[in-house]
Amino acid sequence: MNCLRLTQFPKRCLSTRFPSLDPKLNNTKTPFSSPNSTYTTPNSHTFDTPTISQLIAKQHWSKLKTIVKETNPSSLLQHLFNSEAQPDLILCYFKWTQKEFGAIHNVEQFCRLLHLLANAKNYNKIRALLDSFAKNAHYSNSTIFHSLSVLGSWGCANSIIVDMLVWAYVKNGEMDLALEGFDRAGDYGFRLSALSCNPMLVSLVKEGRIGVVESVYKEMIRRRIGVNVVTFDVVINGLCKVGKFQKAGDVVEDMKAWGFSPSVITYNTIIDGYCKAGKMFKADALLKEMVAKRIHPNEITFNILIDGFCRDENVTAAKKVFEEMQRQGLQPNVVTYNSLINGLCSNGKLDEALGLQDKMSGMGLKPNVVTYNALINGFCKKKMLKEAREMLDDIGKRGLAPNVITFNTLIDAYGKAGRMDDAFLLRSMMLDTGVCPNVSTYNCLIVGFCREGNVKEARKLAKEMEGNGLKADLVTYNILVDALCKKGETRKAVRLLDEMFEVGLNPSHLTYNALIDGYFREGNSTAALNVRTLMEKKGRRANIVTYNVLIKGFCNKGKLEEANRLLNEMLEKGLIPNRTTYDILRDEMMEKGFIPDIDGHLYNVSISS
DNA sequence: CCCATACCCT
Repeated sequence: MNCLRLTQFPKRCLSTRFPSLDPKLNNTKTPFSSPNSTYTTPNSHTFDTPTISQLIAKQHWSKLKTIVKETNPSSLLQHLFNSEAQPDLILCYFKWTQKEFGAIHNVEQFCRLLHLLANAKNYNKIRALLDSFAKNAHYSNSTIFHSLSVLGSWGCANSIIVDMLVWAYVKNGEMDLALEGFDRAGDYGFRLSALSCNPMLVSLVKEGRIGVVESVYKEMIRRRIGVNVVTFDVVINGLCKVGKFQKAGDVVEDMKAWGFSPSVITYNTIIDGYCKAGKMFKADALLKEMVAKRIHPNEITFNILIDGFCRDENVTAAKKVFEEMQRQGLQPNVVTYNSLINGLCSNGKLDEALGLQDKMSGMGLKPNVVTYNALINGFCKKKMLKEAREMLDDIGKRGLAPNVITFNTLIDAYGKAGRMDDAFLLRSMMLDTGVCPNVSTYNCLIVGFCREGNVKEARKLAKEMEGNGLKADLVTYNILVDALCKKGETRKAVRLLDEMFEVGLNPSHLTYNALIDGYFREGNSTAALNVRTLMEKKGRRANIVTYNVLIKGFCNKGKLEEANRLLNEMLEKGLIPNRTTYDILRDEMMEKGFIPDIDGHLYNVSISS
């Protein structure tokens, strides 16, 4: 394996600054030495270099075409290399042959061109070339890295090229290629920069691949890649998004150790994480901490808190935060109003939300499509489908465009009302409007069919969706698994579970809970318990719903001792029984004289909704 | 360059 390490990175380059990946900021000068010319023209054809250069420079493509026809595009390219033509001209010719002949040159030639451009400090051209390359990566990373290392180990050209290559992959959504490039850069000793690594981390967070984020981050530190505040903030964000607050705290310590202080952005990131995790108490504590440290909360901080309190169904607190931010001299923006409007709508206070919409207009803030979507959702929740539908037309009248969420909201509402025909009419409308259905659109329709008990049609839709290039997601599977289990076809649901593992989806509580419930309904408590074992094996701890399903299952089977044992188990694990737990136990146990067995627990636990 | 809002599964 060590044979891959052909290039030892020169020490003097360790401090070399990387040219910016932003084409507008290309100002860093880096010294390069010339790569050795080791190529020879592969055939004996002779070229008149000055003439050819002229033809390229003047873009006389038709004449050039006749010359190329006598040989082949790659030979002429090789000749240009050997005659040390201008890098720009070679690039020009290279692109032309790609366009004209669809010519794919050797990976060595490609890399040699990159090297020439790097020596000429023509970073914009390298970026552009790699960007178009990333759209259709016809060379593997392994051949590129190999060719680059063979070409020359002087200067930092390879590091810069590879940095830009990784950046190009990220920009084009080719995350696996980017990650492979990241790994190989380590193997070859090419030094990447935060300019490619930070965007890579951002994309990984967006894709929810937080485990990968963690390992890339650790590796960046290990390789001494020039990390900056953004690096830390992005990693903290990723960890908070999946509730790994302990680890996020560790990264905060890392950033301090590297001489960076947590900023308002860092605090906002963590506060938002706590808000989304339903831990408003923690969010509040952090707010106090940042104020104590004289880090001033900004409008984003307040927006985060408003949204958090609304999710916590505490609109009163949200409104207080809204007042407070104005007292602090911060102007609520569209997001502020939208968050509050959405909070009011989701908590059944539609009238107040509509009033706030007027108020924001009065403040000179234009409602945007998010505002309307929140209001449409509010109407839908109140079963006011007519008004919701009318608001869709309003969006257009306001010069705004409804988006996929607008349609999804309405489609789901029609589905919930049992009006699948109208739901499909809206789908046609969205297609006509040029709004592309996404997985959620299909999920709304699929769950609509499932409500009617029409799992066949639901599965047909799922197939159609895959035919349209959309992959079923966790929600899709959960809908289908649940529907099949409720239909008494748990075996089929289990097949879907297997499929989830095959496609790399991590089943959620909902998935397992539905299956456990399904097996109990079929009277197969052994299989139900096996599912529970499986879920724990896969790292999913039983939650309250899991226990409720298990307890209900055993109650229905008359195995009350077993149900009682599970109740105790859930209490031991610190899970607080909810209303459903209580209902199950009251119905099934109390009347059968089992009160003494559970009395001590049942009446001492707080019953949460 | 990094942090905030709207839809689908109980």
